[in-house]
Amino acid sequence: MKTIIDIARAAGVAKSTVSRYLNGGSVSDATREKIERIIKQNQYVPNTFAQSLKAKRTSIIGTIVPRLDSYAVSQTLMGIDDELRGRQYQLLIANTNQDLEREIEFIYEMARQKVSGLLLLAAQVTERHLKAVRDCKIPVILIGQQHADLHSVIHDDVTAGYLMGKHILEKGHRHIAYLGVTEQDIAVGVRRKQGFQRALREYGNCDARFYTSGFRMNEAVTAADLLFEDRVPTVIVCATDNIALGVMKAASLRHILIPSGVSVTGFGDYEVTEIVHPALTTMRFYYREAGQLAAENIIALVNGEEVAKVSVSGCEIIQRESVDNLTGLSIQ
Amino acid sequence: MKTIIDIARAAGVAKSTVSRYLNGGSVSDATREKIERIIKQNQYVPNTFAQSLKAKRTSIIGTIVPRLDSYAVSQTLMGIDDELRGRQYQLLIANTNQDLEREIEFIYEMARQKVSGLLLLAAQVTERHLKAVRDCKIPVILIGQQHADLHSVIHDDVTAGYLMGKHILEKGHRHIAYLGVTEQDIAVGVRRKQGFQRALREYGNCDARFYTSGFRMNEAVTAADLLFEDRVPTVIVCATDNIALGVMKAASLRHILIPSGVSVTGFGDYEVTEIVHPALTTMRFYYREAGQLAAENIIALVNGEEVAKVSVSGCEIIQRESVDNLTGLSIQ
DNA sequence: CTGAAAGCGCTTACAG
DNA sequence: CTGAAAGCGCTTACAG
Repeated sequence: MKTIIDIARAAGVAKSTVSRYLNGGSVSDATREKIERIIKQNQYVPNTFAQSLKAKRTSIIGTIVPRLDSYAVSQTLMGIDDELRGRQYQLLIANTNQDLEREIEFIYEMARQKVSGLLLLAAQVTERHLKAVRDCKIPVILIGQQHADLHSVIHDDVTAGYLMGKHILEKGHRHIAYLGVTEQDIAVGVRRKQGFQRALREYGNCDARFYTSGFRMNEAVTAADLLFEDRVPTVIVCATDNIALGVMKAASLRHILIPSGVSVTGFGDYEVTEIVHPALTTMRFYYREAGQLAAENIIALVNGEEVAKVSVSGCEIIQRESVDNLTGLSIQ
Repeated sequence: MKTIIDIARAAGVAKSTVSRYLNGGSVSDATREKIERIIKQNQYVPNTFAQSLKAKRTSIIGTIVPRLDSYAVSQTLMGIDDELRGRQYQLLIANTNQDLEREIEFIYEMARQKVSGLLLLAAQVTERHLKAVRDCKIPVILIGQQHADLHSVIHDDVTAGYLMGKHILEKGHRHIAYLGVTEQDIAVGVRRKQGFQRALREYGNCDARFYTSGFRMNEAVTAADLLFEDRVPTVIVCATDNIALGVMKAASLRHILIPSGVSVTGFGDYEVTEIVHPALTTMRFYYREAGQLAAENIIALVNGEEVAKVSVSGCEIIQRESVDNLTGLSIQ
């Protein structure tokens, strides 16, 4: 392994000059060319540890995720990776496995590793999160959730909920079930529902009941069973695709046809939703793009640039086959 | 931030003594206790960069994956993470996005970062992979694939194929389609099929045709269409769950019922396979456990211990509803 | 068991 | 624009 000394020697300059070249300082054209050539010849790559030891910073962006086995997470991660790679930053992923304790730990751990910035995919932001972020003095961007004290990139959950509500109402549904998640999750549990309720209010005169499920498919199957015991509505609007898939399973177990027996919708546009039968009407979010945007923003923050407190990523309804048209009008 | 000097001073010893304590060298009980206390008091954490700069190694295990949005990958990653965390190692994930070029780059890149060991989830191992591994002189474990020159943790694909073949044959199927993948992928494309063919040979007298698909669901839909054009068999054995889901979609598009019109099986036991209707008969692999095992083995290798050249992780058939019983015998 | 010293490969003021 | 020197926070022989 060559060191900066080898390069300096071969180029006939001091190592500080090589260092200056490496870091974009002012170097005469002649020396620049010489150093450039020698570096290429020797395939010299600076030692990251030595760099970080002196400079006390790295070109690593840390990303803390709650789980790896989620479509939204993996898409977001890929978006982040795309953008970071193009900008010569490295991505360090830490998985908390839904453990809030580890989330906090990782913030400190990443700070210790001198990551330049932190991307946080957290379901909730507690006071301890905020303290950790303050303690570490690292730029942070929250993805998918929002908090007054932090920068964030969020999905437009309110609009998403609203559009979905409007959609099923326009299809003539009035006996409605909304199968949501805990309100601890502001984005999915609160905002998505808020938008949905706004649509209900606009239309008025709806019979809507609200239920709660866990995020996992099998939890949704159970939740759907309870819901069906209560009554079978004409439509079940599910807060996520996973939940919608669970509902579809529960329905098929009871021999309730979709959409003729009950319509079902999801949020997320996971890959399978197109494959299941009937194909699921759902809301597409731009996870990958949101990831890219977050990466862009964190780099800007790292460089001391101004960044909007909250960036909103859009959504788009994907109409497929799981919603029945109850208006009596044939569709086109 | 406290440094080793601060600790040494506070403890009234030399920093080399503190370092020795930190690295498990011999220290008298008295000094040990004193140092321990001071470290705790000051919440001292050694600077990783300084450590790595001198020691020229880290406690990082690099893992190179082809993609993030795959059940098998994310499960494996979680297994690796589990094990590594328990052993005080850190996991660094690099995603190649199916780009072979980046796979090679990352091997060098990780070496540059002085990871102690490398876990490789590659679909194929080329000469350039081997060269990179040799160049870097890092212990490597291949996951999911096998190669004479490398240590590996693999799934028992031959047995899996065999058991699946046996299963459908015992259910009375004789008009068989096998929808596989490219033979470039030794594990899935070759071994899984080999096992399957062995089962066919044992039974003899089967009409089996072999087709090929890509790994993605929509590619499988297309492949299934071609297959159906050819003829509709009594069963389609798909090399992966994703492919099976694509086949199910294609069948439902043609109004072919499953399993009465055609039976379908997969491999992998992805979470959705239990949720789709009908629930898919598939082969469960122990991705998470394989990940743990690989992590265990790489640590052993790093520590210079002996490790079996190849460790085999098991499989188990999961019988659900997608295979029709053609024997005329009622089940149980 | 313990300490003084050298050195890992860089970067960063400071002179010139 | 360029170089000499100090120093980042550790570890590692080497003496004692």
